[in-house]
Amino acid sequence: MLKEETLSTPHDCTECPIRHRAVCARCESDELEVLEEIKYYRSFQAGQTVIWSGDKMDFVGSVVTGIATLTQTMEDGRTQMVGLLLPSDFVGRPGRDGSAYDVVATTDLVMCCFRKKPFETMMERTPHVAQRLLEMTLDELDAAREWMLVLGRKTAREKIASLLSIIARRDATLNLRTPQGALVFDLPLTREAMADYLGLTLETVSRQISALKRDGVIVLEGKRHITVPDFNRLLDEAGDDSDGGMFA
Amino acid sequence: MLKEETLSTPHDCTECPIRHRAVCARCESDELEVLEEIKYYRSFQAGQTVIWSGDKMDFVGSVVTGIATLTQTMEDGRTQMVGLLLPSDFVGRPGRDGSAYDVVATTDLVMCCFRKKPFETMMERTPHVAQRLLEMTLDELDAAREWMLVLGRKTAREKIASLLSIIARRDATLNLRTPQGALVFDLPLTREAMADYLGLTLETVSRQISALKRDGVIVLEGKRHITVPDFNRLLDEAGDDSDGGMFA
DNA sequence: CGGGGTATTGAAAAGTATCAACTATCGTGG
DNA sequence: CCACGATAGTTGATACTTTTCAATACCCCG
Repeated sequence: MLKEETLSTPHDCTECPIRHRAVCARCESDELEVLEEIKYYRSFQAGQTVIWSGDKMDFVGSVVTGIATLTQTMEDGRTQMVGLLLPSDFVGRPGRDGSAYDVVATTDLVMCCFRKKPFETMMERTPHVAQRLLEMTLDELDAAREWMLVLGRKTAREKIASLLSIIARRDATLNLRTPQGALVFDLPLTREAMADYLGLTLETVSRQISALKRDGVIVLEGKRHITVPDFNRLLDEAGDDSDGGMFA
Repeated sequence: MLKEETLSTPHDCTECPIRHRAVCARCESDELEVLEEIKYYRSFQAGQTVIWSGDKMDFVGSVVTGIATLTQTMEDGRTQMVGLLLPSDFVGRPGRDGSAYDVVATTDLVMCCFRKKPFETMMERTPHVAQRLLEMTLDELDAAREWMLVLGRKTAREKIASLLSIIARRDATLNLRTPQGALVFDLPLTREAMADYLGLTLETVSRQISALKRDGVIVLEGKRHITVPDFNRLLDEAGDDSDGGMFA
């Protein structure tokens, strides 16, 4: 049985792996002290639901490690992913009580949570948190709009290529590049989760991945391990301007 | 020939029709004075482009009257609308030089613009503007995510019904309701613009509007004037939970 | 009255979903 | 250790929705 577990060993903010990218990125050490007071960690196992849409949320927080998804579901069960939460991403909305979305851990997940009320008062008093949150929210809005183009106008093949290039790009900023410049990474999502992200069925996702493999755009080992021999080729398939800038 | 025109008669903020909803909503009168110094009005005719994607933007601003669209275009011409800008909505991103999207006036448009540099310094100094902008950005993010569900998972008929209900709801907050509780409004968008919003072709938009008309969900007079006899019926067709709350 | 943009409608083609069978993989318990 | 079952993924055949291409209708304005 899946069970949530509250960590008994809180980390020190100064050693936090997402310190420089999360909502607390701009905080001075005295501000961090305030945050330390109202923060606590929570761990979730892969597959566990962090929050149900409509539930009361008494916290906001950051993803520390692992991946979570934000999804909306219609009455008849159709679901659409509306956000992919990676380490340092923020969860929750100050000034609102309930969650508008389901939040689900797709891998094992650790979150750094702040009690909502004190976090909100802190936002009013210190500009650094609010400034950073605005910046992050604007970035998310851009990402959401980029995704609207994918959902509204791209073909199934382009959608898959777009998703792969996003994941590849993210992983490339950290590590994982072969001598020849090929990219290697693991898919953090099931076929069904990919389908929910892309507005497709899981069968279509599977078919298009097979097609990209057949055409040599990607190389598959197992179901999740992917090698991209030529990143520009992938960008081409995604229908994007083929200058990622990454290799410029 | 379409030509932009700078109004020579600036309005007073205290008489501004969007005063209480725009980015300046929370400003005190002394803060408004600062804004007055850096603001100017610009007018655009229907069809005119306000900003091209990639262009340098030396201002940010608010829509005062009229409607504008935010669109992305792929190399081969496929375009997706990613935002519909109504009076009080904010245009531009502090901290970024270029525009990521095309902004086009779909009706005659008046914008209240702030020179970007001074606006940014003001944001650092006075929290009221930044707070309000955060709130507005979070709302836009929610709207974008709602739209991702529409784009990714709804049928053509549901998409049209969704768009109509959004427009109807907006107009209903202002005015325009017959004695029987029916809603009446004018479409501010062409069929093509609706298609770009919904990720459809204009032909499909036309067909589905005809179908909704045939089925009595809407009544059409001319091409743009719409009557919705039963709003809950429309919400049903949109696939939304049929409690708009509006008539509760 | 004519012309250009806007909208509607039809027929055929293409893309994706649906339904269904089958395969692969992994952990569990006999 | 192997069989079993459960979960995840693949592939095929067919049906359905939406697009595409094309022709026609509408309407405002000069």
